[in-house]
Amino acid sequence: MNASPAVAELATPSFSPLYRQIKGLILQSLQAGEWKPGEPIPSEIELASRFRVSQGTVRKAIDELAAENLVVRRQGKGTFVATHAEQHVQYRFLKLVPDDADVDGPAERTIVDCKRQRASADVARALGLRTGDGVLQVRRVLAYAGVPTILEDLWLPGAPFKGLTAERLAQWHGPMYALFETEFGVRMVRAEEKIRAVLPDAAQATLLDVAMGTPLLSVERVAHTYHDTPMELRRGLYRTDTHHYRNELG
Amino acid sequence: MNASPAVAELATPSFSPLYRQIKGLILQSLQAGEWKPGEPIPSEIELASRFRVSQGTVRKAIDELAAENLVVRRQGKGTFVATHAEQHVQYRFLKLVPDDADVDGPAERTIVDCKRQRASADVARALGLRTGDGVLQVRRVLAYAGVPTILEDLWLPGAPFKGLTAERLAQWHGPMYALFETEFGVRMVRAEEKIRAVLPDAAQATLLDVAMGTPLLSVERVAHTYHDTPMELRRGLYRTDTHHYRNELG
DNA sequence: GAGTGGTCTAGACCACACT
DNA sequence: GTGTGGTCTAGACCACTCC
Repeated sequence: MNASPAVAELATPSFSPLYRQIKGLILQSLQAGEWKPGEPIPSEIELASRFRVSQGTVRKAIDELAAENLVVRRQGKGTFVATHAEQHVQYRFLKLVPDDADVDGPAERTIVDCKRQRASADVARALGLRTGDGVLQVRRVLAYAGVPTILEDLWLPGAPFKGLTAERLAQWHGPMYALFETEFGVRMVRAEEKIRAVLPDAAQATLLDVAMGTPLLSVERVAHTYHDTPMELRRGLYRTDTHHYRNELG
Repeated sequence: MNASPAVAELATPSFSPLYRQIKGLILQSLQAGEWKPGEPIPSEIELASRFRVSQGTVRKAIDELAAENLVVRRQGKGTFVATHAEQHVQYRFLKLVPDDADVDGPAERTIVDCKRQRASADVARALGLRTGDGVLQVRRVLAYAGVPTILEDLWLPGAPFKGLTAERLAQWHGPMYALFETEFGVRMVRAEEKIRAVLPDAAQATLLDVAMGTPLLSVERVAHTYHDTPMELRRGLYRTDTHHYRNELG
């Protein structure tokens, strides 16, 4: 070895290997927006010299970031900040797929409601806020081939999404998470869902154009940005007569 | 380099890196049962000398196998063949969890039915068999704290599971997939599920002790052994009044 | 050709578990 | 202490992309 690493051993409390500390530093830059979604991050060689470690150590750090879908490698071109936009998989977090593999085309979206209000206890808890804090609530319907299939209610913390309106949502074409990235600098990175079978109430049945006794999938999702910070609560009702929720178990 | 690798370049049709070929060889040994579930595989150094490659190349091969849960690393001890038994997570493929985090204890299992019959068209297609081939069908109920919560119908190809009887199932304590491993040498490695919301028929409602109009989760699972060979079709009905299906999205 | 990520090697050393 | 997996390095070369 010739030079001492620029990274202090105390960068993380208990012991963690060097490549994890490097990963943490890269993560900080991602979170700080040093490189925007879709843009390339510096090459491995450049990062190695910046952090005074070997290329192999940087590689291992980026390996983990790539495994977590925070970054995308492209041989011969570089490593890019992952994005919900221009990602050949539209709707990265939506696991509802049509029963028949034929092309279903893009969803037709309708904003039913969009208003600012105070967080109820359960919404506040899910978002890490206090009851009564300002939140933005949106209700929308997604239809495929003219058939309303998904009814979603979603809650966003008011502060980070200041300025988001029904008009802005209606104008936007593309995944909602892509709008959040480009307009508000909020990148959804991870989510967890709780799934149940339920019956709709009258309003829900009307919006989805089904009879009251029709069983529906209830999908409650909490989406997180960097550092596991919850940034969205979404309660979806899915019709499963023409679609199904697809999951892979490793 | 001093010696030419023992692995032929033509081991796989198109190009694939050396570590992938090594991975394939280790996979073959796993499939052939050269090392049993729960047992250690040879050390990285030993595998490296066996295959005439560097330890780093073996490491990368094992890295991928570990990422796919085919193998488990334990520092200082060795690398072990993954198993559904004695795995602190009982029921690795079951994603239904109680709403309250309190201990729910082990499930009480009841075999309702177990018979050999001929595969229907859809069962045959899911298992890669021909319609009319012999299959084993099992129906069972899982109850938690006395509440019947899961009703499962499962179909197994007749040939690999020759000798499996209702008595054998009833005697067995532990995950069903652990029984398949130890008694029939069939390791379930991967699975995919299609989830819907449905209403039960009369028989199903009775077995789950719910009213006819109660919405239930329908979970259709196809479980695969090595090389993506389907070995089980399982249709589950889950009550979601006290439990929910939990999923993580990366 | 130049630059990027991807592979492979060889060697040194660390962290952990058993004996 | 010995053996295991885990980390880190340095250098060589390959595969891919763009100019």
